[in-house]
Amino acid sequence: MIDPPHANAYIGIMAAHHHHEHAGASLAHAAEAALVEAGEQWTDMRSDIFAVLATFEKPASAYDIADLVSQKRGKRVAPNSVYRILDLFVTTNLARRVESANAYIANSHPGCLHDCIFLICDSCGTATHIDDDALTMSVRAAAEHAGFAQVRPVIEVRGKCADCD
Amino acid sequence: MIDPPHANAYIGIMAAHHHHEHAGASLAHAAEAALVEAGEQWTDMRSDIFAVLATFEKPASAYDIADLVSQKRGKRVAPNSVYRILDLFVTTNLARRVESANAYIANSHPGCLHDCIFLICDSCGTATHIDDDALTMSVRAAAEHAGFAQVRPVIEVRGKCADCD
DNA sequence: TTTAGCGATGTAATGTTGTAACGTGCATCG
DNA sequence: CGATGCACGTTACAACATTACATCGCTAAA
Repeated sequence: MIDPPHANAYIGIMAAHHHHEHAGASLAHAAEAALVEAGEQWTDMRSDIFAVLATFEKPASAYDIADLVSQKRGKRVAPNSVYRILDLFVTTNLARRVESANAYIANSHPGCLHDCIFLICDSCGTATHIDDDALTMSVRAAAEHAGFAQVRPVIEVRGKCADCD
Repeated sequence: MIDPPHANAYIGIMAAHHHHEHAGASLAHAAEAALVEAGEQWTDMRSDIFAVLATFEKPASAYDIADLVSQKRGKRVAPNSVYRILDLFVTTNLARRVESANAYIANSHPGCLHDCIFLICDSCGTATHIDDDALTMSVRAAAEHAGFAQVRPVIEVRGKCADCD
């Protein structure tokens, strides 16, 4: 669900938006539900890939995932297959691609659609995300004002996290 | 010109801010000035690479540039060398990296330092940029509020441009 | 029951992007 | 002169991503 656009810039409030930040089995279950809801199948392969992806707290590359899933299954899983499924996850909002890291991260609240803002630490690589609909809507608005349509914002911030600072 | 490091966070005085949107020879000249100002040399290689980069209106990959510069010089220039110089350009603000395209684009007003917002058309690949300091400052503020330091925002918007829409 | 279709996955090859390690030439400066 | 520093060359390789085609299993129509 997307909140209506706000008139202008940052007001740093998360509106009246209630997230269940899933984790572990709960997250996997939510992911399954979201995928089925989207008319797609929740297969063993998809389940394994999602499970592996969800264990990472840093954005994971397709190759990282391929390696771990290969271990888990005792059989080589090619990056190719992983990419296919990651693409599916991204389009169904189960995962996000972190452009500045060429990597992916599980969406901790699948089924709930926003633009989100990633903070990626250049030292430790961990990524956190913030949801600030006022801000992302402003970015959308700016792009649309410039004549863009079917807008997909990519908002990431590189820096040093509080722990590494 | 690169501002001296400030003691603390970003103080975005962009306010009454006047851009010369350079192009062609004027842009090359401005780039040279900016690089020299930064204490770096403006060599033939750097000049050629900047010139090639500036002819693109779409973000150019290091390999694209390597090919064209190789032609121009009648001698193979390895991608490696191009990367080195592109990195220099990025750190001195003569060029920007477009993360979502793994490519680079010349800064049309070198010497003038902001965070900028790129709009990249998924159809034709052209990139435009907008400067909206209120917005970028808000993103910075949000990241800093989350405990991040030495913040470098990456704000890009994928979509369909007015021509392709 | 066969078989045609389709979606998911496997396999192999290849293309693209990025980095590491080390060498060479050249200018400056003691 | 020799030492230092910088720009650039060369090679190799690592990391990321896509393409084309094969196979498997399921289901629906003949």
